Amino acid sequence: MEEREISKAVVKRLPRYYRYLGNLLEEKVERISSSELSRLMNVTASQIRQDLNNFGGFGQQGYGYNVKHLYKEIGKILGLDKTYSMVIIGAGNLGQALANYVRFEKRGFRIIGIFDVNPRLSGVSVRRIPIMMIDELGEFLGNNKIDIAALTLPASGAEEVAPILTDHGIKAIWNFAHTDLHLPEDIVVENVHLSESLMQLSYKLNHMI
Amino acid sequence: MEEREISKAVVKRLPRYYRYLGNLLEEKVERISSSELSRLMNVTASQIRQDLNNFGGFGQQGYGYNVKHLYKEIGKILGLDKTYSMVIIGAGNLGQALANYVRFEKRGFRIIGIFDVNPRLSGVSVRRIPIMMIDELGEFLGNNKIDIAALTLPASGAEEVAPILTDHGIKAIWNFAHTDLHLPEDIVVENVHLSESLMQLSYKLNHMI
DNA sequence: TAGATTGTTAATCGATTAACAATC
DNA sequence: TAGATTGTTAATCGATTAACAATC
Repeated sequence: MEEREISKAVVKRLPRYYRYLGNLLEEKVERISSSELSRLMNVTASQIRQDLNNFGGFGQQGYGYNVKHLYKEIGKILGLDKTYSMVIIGAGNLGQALANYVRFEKRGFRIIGIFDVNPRLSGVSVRRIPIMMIDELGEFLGNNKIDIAALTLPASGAEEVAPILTDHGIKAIWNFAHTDLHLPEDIVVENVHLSESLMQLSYKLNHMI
Repeated sequence: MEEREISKAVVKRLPRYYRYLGNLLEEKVERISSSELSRLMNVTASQIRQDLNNFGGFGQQGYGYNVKHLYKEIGKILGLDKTYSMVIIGAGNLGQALANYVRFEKRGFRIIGIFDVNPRLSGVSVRRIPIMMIDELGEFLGNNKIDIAALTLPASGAEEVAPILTDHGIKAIWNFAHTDLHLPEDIVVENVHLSESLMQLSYKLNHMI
């Protein structure tokens, strides 16, 4: 899809640009130069220009960048112009927190099912999204085209459920389980390891980075 | 505390080493070489040795690394040999999910208070941890030595509460709010931006990294 | 001792920053 | 046009990998 390979570091920065541009847009700022944005975001102007130029020339010499246009373009690059259907596997606190998070919905990530092993949750729903049992997952995925699965269950469960997901055409996994899933080449994963994040904070606290 | 400055990239990898070593320990593995570990973790053996040597020689030529010893040492480096007291600001789904997450407790992160603005939550408690009102926060922090605050509330609230926290001696902030907090130099922050994480996944899905 | 594997230096690779010509 | 600011090339910096002598 892309010509050259974009580095991971750049991709990681894109959502942050997107957030700042969204804020500027709300403040009705029309144009911004790389150096203004660099002061705002605490990065170098050079980096901003380099990053953006990976995707083509969004700016204009002598003028800078049009905020609205750049916001939209980065949105497109991130795939936020599309909608995705999503399931959450694991209806614990974290799974329910994600299900309740309306902002995702607004960005086009539609949660259409939650799954758990706990029979007491069967039939319960969160924001009208039904909680189903994991043994119904295969059938559900057969009947509904799902793009993304969020895994908010213990590591062992995540390992078990992963092949079911990939066998039924899921292409992206948002993994909150404390494990590195072993998946086919063509499946993309984004890990969110909260305990590892907390350990990094603890490290910083002790070493005062 | 440390002699040389450890790079961010290294610190980010430490918790992952810690996790793998913990797993090996459970499997009663006694020793491991950098090359075995490298195969397991999908990194180079060279990187493992380089990373560990930032903190001193934990291995032994011809033998490798003692799993238990290395696990403990990395734990110490991460500051997991200490205990921390923690408050959660924002008793929404995410805040409650963190409060309910017992594993943090086991690692020495003791949650002793949750705060919210919603008066209906006043007096309620989560796992015996009381939910208090944000206007009681200053007083509470005066009476209790708190090390870490987790911010699980909207961006605007996070910006407002940050100075209260830092004025009362909090040194570390685990920030889930969608904003880059502006904090004094000596305060450490670890950001968890879930929506940015989801956007990265969306990028990958569209560009098939 | 011989074999294995670390600790560490040197080489390579990639990412960030600086500089400036192109151009709006 | 003159001034501002991009797009892009070159220079620098940092992180990863390779190699190997030290040593258990």
